Amino acid sequence: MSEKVTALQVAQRAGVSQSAVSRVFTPGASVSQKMATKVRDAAEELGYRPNILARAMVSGRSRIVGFVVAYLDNYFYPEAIEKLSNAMQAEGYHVLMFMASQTTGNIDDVVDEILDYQIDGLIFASVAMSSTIVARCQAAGVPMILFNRRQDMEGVSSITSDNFAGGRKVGEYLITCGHRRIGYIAGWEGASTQRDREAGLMAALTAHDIPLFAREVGNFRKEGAIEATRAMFDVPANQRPDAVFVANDHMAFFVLDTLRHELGLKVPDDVAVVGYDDVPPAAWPAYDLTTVRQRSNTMVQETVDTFIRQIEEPEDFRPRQVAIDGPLIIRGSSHSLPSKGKAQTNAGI
Amino acid sequence: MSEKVTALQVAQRAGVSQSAVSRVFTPGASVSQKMATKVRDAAEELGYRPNILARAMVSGRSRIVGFVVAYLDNYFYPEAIEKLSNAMQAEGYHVLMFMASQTTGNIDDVVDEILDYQIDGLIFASVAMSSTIVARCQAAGVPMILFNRRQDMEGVSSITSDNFAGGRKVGEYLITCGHRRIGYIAGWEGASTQRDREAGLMAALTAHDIPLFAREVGNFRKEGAIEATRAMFDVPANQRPDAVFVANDHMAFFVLDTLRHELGLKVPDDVAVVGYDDVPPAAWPAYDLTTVRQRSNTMVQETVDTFIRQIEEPEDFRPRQVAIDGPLIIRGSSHSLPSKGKAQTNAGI
DNA sequence: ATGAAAGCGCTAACAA
DNA sequence: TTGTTAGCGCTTTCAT
Repeated sequence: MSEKVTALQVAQRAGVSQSAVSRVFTPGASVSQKMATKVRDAAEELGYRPNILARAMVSGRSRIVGFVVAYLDNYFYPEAIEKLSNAMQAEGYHVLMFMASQTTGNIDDVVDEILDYQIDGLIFASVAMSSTIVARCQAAGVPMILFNRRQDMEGVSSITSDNFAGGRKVGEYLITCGHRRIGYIAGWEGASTQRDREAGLMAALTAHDIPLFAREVGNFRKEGAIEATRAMFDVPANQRPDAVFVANDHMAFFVLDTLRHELGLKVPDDVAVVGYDDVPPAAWPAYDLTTVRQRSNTMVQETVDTFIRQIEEPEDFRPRQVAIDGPLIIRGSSHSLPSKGKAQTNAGI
Repeated sequence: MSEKVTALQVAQRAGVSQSAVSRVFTPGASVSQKMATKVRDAAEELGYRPNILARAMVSGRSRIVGFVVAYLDNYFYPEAIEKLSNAMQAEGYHVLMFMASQTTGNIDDVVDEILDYQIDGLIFASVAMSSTIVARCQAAGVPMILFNRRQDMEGVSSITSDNFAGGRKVGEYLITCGHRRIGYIAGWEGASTQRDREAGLMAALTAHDIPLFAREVGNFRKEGAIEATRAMFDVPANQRPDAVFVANDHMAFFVLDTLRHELGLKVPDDVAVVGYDDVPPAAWPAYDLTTVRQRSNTMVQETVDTFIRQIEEPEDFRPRQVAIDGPLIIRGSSHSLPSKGKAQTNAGI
């Protein structure tokens, strides 16, 4: 009933000192069994719970981690947030969310706001870092982790899928299927995911002496994807790619829709489509999209591990760059392997 | 560079008292122009920013609001979270996220954890409240708001779309289109959204003396939706509904996929499908789903308003039950109005 | 308008 | 093992 129950009140009721109460609620402190029960009983009766903020002030650890995220319309992130939040909760931390979306002007300002909360760590999901941010966080002694982005900066860890390997897998696969006119629809070129995926694709093509047949930029956005598709496919049939790798699933859905419903092309017979991420709708029958899976469970686990390690042993911690391999999931938007007699429609270079 | 810059250090550098620094950073405090610039300069040079946690301790306001959410696989929520987070940031608050998903056992425990952070308010998105929770929050003096759920409980505000009106609109619309064999696939029956939408549909049917032709429960889940669809449509053609209202879009996508790809039915010619929410994929050509729009912008704005009002004037605040009207968005999964010559395929009761 | 002093609820030495 | 004593960084009377 009372507005706020303090440790002092519990102490008085139990007839002990306030520090005794503190110790009982501090895992691994030295308290006798008797003391523990006495205090816990009193706490129970009063409905006492420790004030995390007060604890944070004196201990220097708030058990809050900041999470900065930009594109919630890419359905990879809701899933990631959910898993990350759960994993953090399991470790006794909680996630303070910060949107760095279009409306919010400057990310640097957002970071300043976050740091005001004395957070224990900061996770950036698909957000570009500036050296200002890094400097600020380092000055504040706050560990930084890039989630689903890689950036070569001093002292910053990053967790991604192995985008280069993934891109190469797609390239090898399309080539094995018999495709020789392969197009690529790029994401935002400032993103490492985009660059690495494209580099992987190019590595595969180069290894087989096949040139990239067409390229457009979709910037990871709906409108960008639609326009890129028109630019690439609204041309005479003999100038069209027979396969297209789209830098992520979110764009690939709009590519598929535009190909089928606007341009009247058949997938995969006229053109095979491959995405990247394996977000849930990729498995929905309406899309049935071949794609490279990002293992979000593993990525989240590595993120949490990295964070915890850095918190527990700040001294001998070295920033890590983790790239997690993910499988190619072959579905109906492309031909199945082995590729005997596939992709003839537009084949024959 | 220094680990932590305090108000005291700024005060010393500016040659003023610590309280002066505090006042300069407190909007609406009385400080001379001269003092303000002097302090701000010193703060700037030192890179000082007020510690929100310390402020929270003494002021009793943390400027953190808790957000408890369960189903992130329903794409209504990512959007809502993004907007809510942005709106709260604009008001100087930040969102501490708590997943109450399958893995997390008890919601009551989650709420206890949240309260430990001395949050200023608690928003529940599609989470069932218990009287225990309400009691705890009230004891702690924490305002509660139900987002997208309605529940008759003392002292709890709720913000929803007008689900009853929405359900009725769907009913009226389907009847006007000429449908007389209308089925309903229900969500989780513990949810007010489910109950209200169904009640609205029934009100429309009853007004026209049309019985509900079929009913299954999908529990707002993928598997539930698929099984409900089979149960309702994997029967002789003359026992099939000619239209089905699905309690939300998330399920409707699986209903559509199952109808088309598994059962080989044509939408809307064999059966019209209507959903609820108007999440982004509903507008994607592959689904093109007729649905009732939930105005998430308005819902978020009402949520923030309600929260702010209760914070600022706790005395004369009365919990509000807000239901926001949303339009029926007619797309290709159903027939367009006026209904001349539509729905003949299975029509004629 | 400004400064001094008290204290928010807790943890962390230090004694006992 | 337990109690005593200082603060953590800030806001807030109360004087001036």
